[in-house]
Amino acid sequence: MSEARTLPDTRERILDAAERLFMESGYEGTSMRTITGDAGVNLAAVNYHFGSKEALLREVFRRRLAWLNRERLHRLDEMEAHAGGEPLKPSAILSAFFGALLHMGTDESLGGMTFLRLLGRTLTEPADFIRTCFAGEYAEVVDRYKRALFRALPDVPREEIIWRFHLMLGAMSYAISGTDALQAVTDCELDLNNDGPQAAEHLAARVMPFLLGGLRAPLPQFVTNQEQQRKPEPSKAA
Amino acid sequence: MSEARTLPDTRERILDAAERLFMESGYEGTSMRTITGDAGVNLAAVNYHFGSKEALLREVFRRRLAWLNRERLHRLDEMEAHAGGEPLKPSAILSAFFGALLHMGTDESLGGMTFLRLLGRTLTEPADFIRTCFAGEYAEVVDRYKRALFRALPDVPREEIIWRFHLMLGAMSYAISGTDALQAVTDCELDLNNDGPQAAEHLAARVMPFLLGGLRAPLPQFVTNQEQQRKPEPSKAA
DNA sequence: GTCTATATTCAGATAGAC
DNA sequence: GTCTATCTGAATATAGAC
Repeated sequence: MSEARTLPDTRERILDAAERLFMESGYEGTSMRTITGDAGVNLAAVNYHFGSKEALLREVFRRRLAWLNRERLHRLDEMEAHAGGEPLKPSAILSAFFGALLHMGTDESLGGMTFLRLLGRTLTEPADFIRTCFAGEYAEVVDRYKRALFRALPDVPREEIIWRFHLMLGAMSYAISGTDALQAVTDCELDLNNDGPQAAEHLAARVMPFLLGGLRAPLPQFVTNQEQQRKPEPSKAA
Repeated sequence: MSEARTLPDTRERILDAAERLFMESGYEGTSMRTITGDAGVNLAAVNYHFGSKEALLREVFRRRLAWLNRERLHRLDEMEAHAGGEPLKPSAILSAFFGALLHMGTDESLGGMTFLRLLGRTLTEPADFIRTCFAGEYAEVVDRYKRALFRALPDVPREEIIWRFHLMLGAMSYAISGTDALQAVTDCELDLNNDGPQAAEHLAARVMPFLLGGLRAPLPQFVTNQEQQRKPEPSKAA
């Protein structure tokens, strides 16, 4: 108790400030002066603790993704242990993969909505090193979930499953990025921009059914047929 | 014929170079020196022709979005004229909205895949002015398509339709952005990164069924019930 | 570990000759 | 319209005192 209050140390204050500022303004749009000013530390501290701005960005992600991917593997292990060799349900696979992600939004110690939004913006980040420097962190997780989906959907071509995995990632990325591209013309207020722990739960209720619907959609070559089976109305013009 | 070859004028060469470079490196990551160097024009030409870097970005988008949104309105007008007051089919609405977008990828004079990728990266762009400065250009189109979807899906709450509109935009944005987030762990090569006119057609075949499946997915509160109706197997653990 | 001061490079923008 | 030359500010990074 030699110190009355225990401030987070310099290193973590820098990481917290960088996480928030990278989310708000992007990597190129955030200067190290802004980061250190916001964190209340000296400008030179970034290079002392991390070596460079690029290394700082890597650490911002690494400290969150380590937990996320461990959690994802853990959830998949649990499910497969209980399934006793049977294929998992697609909905359960998605719940584990995206549920672990959305859980981060409810827990400030895991980054909360701030990190979730930052992550949502990285998928389409122009700078290559930002998208690719975590390939190693993701490799095992994606491979395991990919194979779980292959087993869950044995009649769907594997290439199609990969595509839909991509598309689910894209939809989820946009959802957690918190931007509202239709804001100007949307009457009803969406809770996209809400903060707080319940934001992630709202997101799950909205997004998960959409993803599952997309994953299970009829295959390209059968779209027209099944379309007409569901609505057997006489063919209209074009 | 006083000039043997007719090079594009300075203004358009700047726009073409900026379009490509903004796509590759982002707005903050692209300097005006790089743009003018790439276009083979003088550095001062950007400020002479456009006034500022920000105004240049606006013009890069404006010249493409003008066509896109006119085309989208035209397609909707045609469909509604042929429907004779009846609601349109959801699949037709999506085909018009996203088909107009994907058509740009097949036509170099409309920007081709370069503009499509640039556009795919703007939805989650950190800089506010990039996402918001076209709200006016989009307003009418989004309002018209939104109302068409409301009529096409009268039993779905309007807020849910807006949400799924967002999610479709997110999935499509990622698809046209051309990034392959799963590249490191994907065995099969996707044609995400292919250029050329046929890339957009591949995209349509892959993405449209997914979007339609998501749009028509069971509503959140009914997910569990319909889930069990489709697969009436005895309840497993959890 | 933290600070001041500074080196070095590069950014967007502009004045003024042609 | 196009060019050279330059202004002004800000960026990352580091050297060296404390």
